[in-house]
Amino acid sequence: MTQSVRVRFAPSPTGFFHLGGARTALFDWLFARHHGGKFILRIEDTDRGRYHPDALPDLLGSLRWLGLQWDEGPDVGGSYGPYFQSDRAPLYQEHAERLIEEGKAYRCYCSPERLAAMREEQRATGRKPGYDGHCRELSQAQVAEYEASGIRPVVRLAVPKEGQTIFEDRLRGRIAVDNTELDDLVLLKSDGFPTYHLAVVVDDHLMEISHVLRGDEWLSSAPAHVLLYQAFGWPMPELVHLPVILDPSGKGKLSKRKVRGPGEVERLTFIHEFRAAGYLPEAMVNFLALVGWAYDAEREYFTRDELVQLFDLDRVSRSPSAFSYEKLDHMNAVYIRGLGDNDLATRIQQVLLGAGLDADFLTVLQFAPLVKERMRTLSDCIDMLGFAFSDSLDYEASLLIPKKSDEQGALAILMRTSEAVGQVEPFSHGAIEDTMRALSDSLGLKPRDMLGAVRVAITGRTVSPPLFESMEILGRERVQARIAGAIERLAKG
RNA sequence: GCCGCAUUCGUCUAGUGGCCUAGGACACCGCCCUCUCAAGGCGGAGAUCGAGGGUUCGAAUCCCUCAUGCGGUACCA
Repeated sequence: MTQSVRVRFAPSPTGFFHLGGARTALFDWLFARHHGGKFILRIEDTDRGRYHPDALPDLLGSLRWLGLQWDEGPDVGGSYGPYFQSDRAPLYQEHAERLIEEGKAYRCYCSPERLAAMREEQRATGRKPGYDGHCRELSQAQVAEYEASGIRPVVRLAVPKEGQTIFEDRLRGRIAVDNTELDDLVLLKSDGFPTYHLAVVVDDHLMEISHVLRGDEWLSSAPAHVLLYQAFGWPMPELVHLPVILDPSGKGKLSKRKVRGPGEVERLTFIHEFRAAGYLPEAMVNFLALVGWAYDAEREYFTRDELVQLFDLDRVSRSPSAFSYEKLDHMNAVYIRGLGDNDLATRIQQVLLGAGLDADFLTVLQFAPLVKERMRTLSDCIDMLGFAFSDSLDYEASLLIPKKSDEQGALAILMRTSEAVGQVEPFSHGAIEDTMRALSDSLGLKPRDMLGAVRVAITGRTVSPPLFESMEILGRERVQARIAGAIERLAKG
């Protein structure tokens, strides 16, 4: 029988969608697309305590932004629904009930307090912590007594006390764990909701999931899941535990939000933050694909289609990898440089407008090629082009004075520039450049020294897009006005 | 503590017994180009392949031990 590939991404809506989730979702998506299978989105909202109302919209928006469209799940439906676990509660209860009837699970009436005390004692006496089986073999009378007292029980899996649980991980090979290391884990909580373990197994089976790709942090609980599959008599999906993403230092897991000491930069971790910071989704996808996967020794730039075509579990790494923000920045810059002027201008205009700048498309389009190779993220354009959309520049008068010169020198430069600007014909960057160079010559200055002053006068900054082109785009009048403003500032200053 | 997983330049990685005196990329340094900043070009530094034992004519690649890191050890996912 040819089994079709069905993979699912199953986040829980407890917080914003972050890097780790995005990488897992991307691998799920790539794997599904590569094999012509289905990519399913399932929401694991069984923890009512940690539920976060903003999480779902954030997740869906981020997935769409990255271009990871799901074939089944929220908004799109599908024939294996519902896709929210909270809507599937009866299913889990039925299945738990079935295991109880078959003697493979049992009700447990222990209070959280008793369990905590038990664990504390086990730790204190150096034994391994785990449920002691107190309720595993209760008599009829004891059960009746507990039931009468109104305690709402949980359901636990009766883990075999002997033997080993053996399974195969696609990346790590055969893994064997002694059953004595496994706990009688809770399947159904006292509120009637399933734990992750029950829900994931029931749903993956019912949804006919063929491959389970998930973070390495789940590897430890995989044996328990295997036991559950065995208890139900179901075939195992293929298990693939992906390496975790580490902090850039290479030490420690990349936390969703790490509070750092003074002087240390707080890192972006949520996908919506990357979006807001001006990263291109295509760059994010390319970069994320490389976190835990590599094609060969040389190549690291891939289009989405190439990724789909080339992605292969055999080339997924087993060891955790640090997330390099510097390399992401570099890749993002490369992607920006690869954008057409029109495309770039469209994206930049949105950023500029979002920053409250009155940016018209035509001007933005003219500036696009000038800033293209200077930007690392789209939001860099706010700093770079702010001067073009506001006539009130803010800078220190002292910046107008070239090194090895003085106020008089600066004044001379500005006056002569003003004259020259008034006469250049046409007002094009080529002509402007010619006259400005001639001017620096006649002033006995090096172009770099003189142009520094003019740059500040025109842009309010010591660093800017190419000067002559910028002047051309601004136009003669605005340039004149700015030079006049600079002269005035110098006189006051 | 116990269990599991991992371990190649600072970082991401290539490498599956000889092609490796270990290749590429980011970051870093120098030079060139240059109106600033970038981009680009050229060059450089940077890894005794975690350590120690084996196996083999030959090991980053296979085996064992140790160390370190990470993960798990919840009525969280």
